[in-house]
Amino acid sequence: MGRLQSVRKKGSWTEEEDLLLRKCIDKYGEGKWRHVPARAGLNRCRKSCRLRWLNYLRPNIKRGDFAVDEVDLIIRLHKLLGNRWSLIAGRIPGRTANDIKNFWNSHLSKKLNSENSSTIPAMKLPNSEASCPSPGWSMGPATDTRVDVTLQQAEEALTGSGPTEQNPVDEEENSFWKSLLFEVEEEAKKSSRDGSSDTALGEGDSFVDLEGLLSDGNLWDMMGSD
DNA sequence: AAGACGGTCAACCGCTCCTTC
DNA sequence: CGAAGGAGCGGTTGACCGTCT
Repeated sequence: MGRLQSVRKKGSWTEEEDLLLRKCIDKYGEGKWRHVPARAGLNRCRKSCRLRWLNYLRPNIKRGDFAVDEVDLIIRLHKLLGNRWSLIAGRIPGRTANDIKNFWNSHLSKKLNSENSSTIPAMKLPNSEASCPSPGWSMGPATDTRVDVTLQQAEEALTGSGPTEQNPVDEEENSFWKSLLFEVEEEAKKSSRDGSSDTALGEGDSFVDLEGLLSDGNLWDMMGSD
């Protein structure tokens, strides 16, 4: 049914295609991905164009190895957010969700998995399905790091009322986590207002041991790094 | 030297969420 | 308010490359 005409190119991008896409974005700006293939003169689907731009062509993309502090951040953020790569990427300048996901899958998940069983205490799962109402969270792996800490409790931990003296967190880092928590909480509030959402972290939802996260100085021990 | 194997990474696919009408 | 279309996300796949046997 005229299928041949609409067949889209797949596979690796050529330099020429990159150039066309870049020119198009320069001219029309990001967004409206539906129009991008036609505007750029590319025989690619909008998803492919978007992905290529976001992951490789966008300015300020960092390539190459992850720095020590980036890895540290990724581990902590993953502990906090789970597999929400786009949120994690949003906190790490120059890195894309795809990059981080790949890095996690190929480097960190294995290391952490092998170390977790011996060094990380078993995480406490919510008491019932009711305390974890959103399928979005159940999407996470069986090793999901959710525990019984509410957002409010998490905030207490962040504001210093929690027992974090074991490994105090400095001001700068603290404010980083605060702002992150704020974003997550805003999202949760918005979702709970709507009544239901896959990714809702409703009040009372339990998902992460923030105290542990903040005081976790053993990440690199865990990683077995040197 | 060559084949097997494992790791990495770019890209695709399918699903869900969001926005518009 | 519901339906349809668009946009974004995470999981998965497959090709490529380096290392091992």
